[in-house]
Amino acid sequence: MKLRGWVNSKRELGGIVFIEILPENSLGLVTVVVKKKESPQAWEVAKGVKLGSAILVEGTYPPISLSKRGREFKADKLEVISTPRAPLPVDLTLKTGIHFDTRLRYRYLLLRTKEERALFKIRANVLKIAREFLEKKGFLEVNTPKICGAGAEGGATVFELEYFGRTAYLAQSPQLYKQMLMTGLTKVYEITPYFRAEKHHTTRHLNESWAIDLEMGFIKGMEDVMEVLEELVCHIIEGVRKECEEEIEILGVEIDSPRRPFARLKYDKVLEILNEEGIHIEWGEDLGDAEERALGKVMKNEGYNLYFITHYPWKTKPFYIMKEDGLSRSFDLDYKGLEISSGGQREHRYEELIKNIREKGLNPKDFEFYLEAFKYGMPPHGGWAVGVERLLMKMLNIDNIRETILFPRDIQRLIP
RNA sequence: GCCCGCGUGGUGUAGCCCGGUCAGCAUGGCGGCCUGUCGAGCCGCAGAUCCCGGGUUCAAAUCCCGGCGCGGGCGCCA
Repeated sequence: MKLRGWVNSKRELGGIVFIEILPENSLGLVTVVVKKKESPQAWEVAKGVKLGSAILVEGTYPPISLSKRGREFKADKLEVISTPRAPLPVDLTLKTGIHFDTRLRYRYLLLRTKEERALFKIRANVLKIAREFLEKKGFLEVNTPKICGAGAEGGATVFELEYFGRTAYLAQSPQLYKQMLMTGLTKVYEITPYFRAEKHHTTRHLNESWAIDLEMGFIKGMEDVMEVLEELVCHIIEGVRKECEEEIEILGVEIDSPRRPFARLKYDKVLEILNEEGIHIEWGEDLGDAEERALGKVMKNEGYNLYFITHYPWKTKPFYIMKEDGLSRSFDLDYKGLEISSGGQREHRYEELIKNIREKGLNPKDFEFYLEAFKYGMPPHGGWAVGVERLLMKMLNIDNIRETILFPRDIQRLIP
C-alpha cells in the first residue's frame, strides 16, 4: 500500500520514528511507524525527514494499532517527494495558537489539518448537492458575464474597471441577465461569484462572495419560487448531514434538521414581533442586523432556524421586484438570525418595469439592453439567490464569514 | 466613513497600568541521548533592530503624538 501526504508532526525515539500525516484528501490522521530493526533504510530517511515534507510511504496497516492518534501504518519504504526550504510558519498540530490573519494567509497549509479540510469538503458538498438537486428538478445551469457594461441597479456599489478604453463593472449579481433569459428558458440557475465594492467591516460581508442564483418563468406567484428555495436549502442541509458525517464530527457541530414548512412571516408581523421584544422600527425601514438577530431568537424559541420574511415595503426593494399595494412580492430567507437569501416575483410587464425604474430614481436608458428583453413575450417570473458563505457559516456555526471561503476578499485583503 | 481593541524571535504569548536585569515562556529550528511516542521526555545551541516614524526622559517594548497592519462594532450592504 502506498500513502502520500505531508508530515505534520514527527517524534523520534532512538530506533523508532513516528510520523503523523494526513494522507492526500483524507480526513483520517495516519501515524507512520518506522523501525530501525525492521526497515533500516526507511528509518534512515524518516530520521532526517522535516516537518512539512511531502512524503510517499509504502507499507501496510498492521492488525493492531497502538497509536492513540491516527491509524497506525507500518512503513517499509519511505521517500521524501518534496522538502520544505523553510520551517513551517504555522503549527499544523494546532498545539500553538494561530491568529486569524495568519490562518487566512497560510490557508493552503492549514488544508493539511483535518479541521480546515473538513470545512472545505463541506463547502464543495453544498455546491455539489445543490447542483444535483437543481438538475434533477430540470433547471439548466447557465453562466452570465461578470464583466458588465451597465452600472449599478441601485444599492450596492460596484467595482469599476477599464475595458478597452471604456468603463466596465464587475457584476454585483447575475440578476438582470438571468431575467433576460426568461424569454428563452424557464428554469435556470447559476453558481457564481458576486462583487460588491462596499467598505464593510463585519463578520458577515465579503467583497467577493458566491451564490446559488435561480430564476423560473411562468410562475403563478412568489410562493412557487419559495418552495423551490425551501426544498433546496433542506436538501443541502440534509445532504450535508448524511454525506458529511465525518466532516461534521471533526468540526464538532450539530446541524439540526429544519422544521418544515418554514415559517412565513409578513414584514408587518415581524414589526409586531420586534415591538413585543422592545425593538421599535418605523414602518418602511429595512431590518438591521440587530433586528434580524432578535427575530432569530424569537423564531428559535418557536422551533424555526429557517423562516421567510415576506412582503417588505416596496421602497426597501430593488426596481425589478413586483409592486403590490406599496408592498413587494418579495421575501428574505433568514437562517438563525441572518439573511441567507432574498428573492421574489419580478415585474415582467414592460411599462410597469419602466415606471419602477423611474421611481427608484434610475434612468431607463441605462437599462435598455435589459428592457429590450421584456418586449417580446416575457412571462411572469421570479427567483432568488442564496449566499453560499452565509449558508455555510450558519449551518456550521462559524462566527466569521471569512472562514468559509478559501481566500477571502475584504476591504483589507487582496492577497493571497 | 466613524468608533473601540490589538501589534513582542518563524508561530503563539508574558512583560506595558507603575519607564531602569542579558525582553521571560511555549512551540518550531539546529545538534545530542533514547525501540511505542502520541501536547513524548531529557541535555545543549541559535533565533526579536519589541510594526514604523517622531516626541518626552539620564533612561522607552513600557508614556505621548502621527502613520501602517489586523480584529471587531456602527454605518453602508437588491
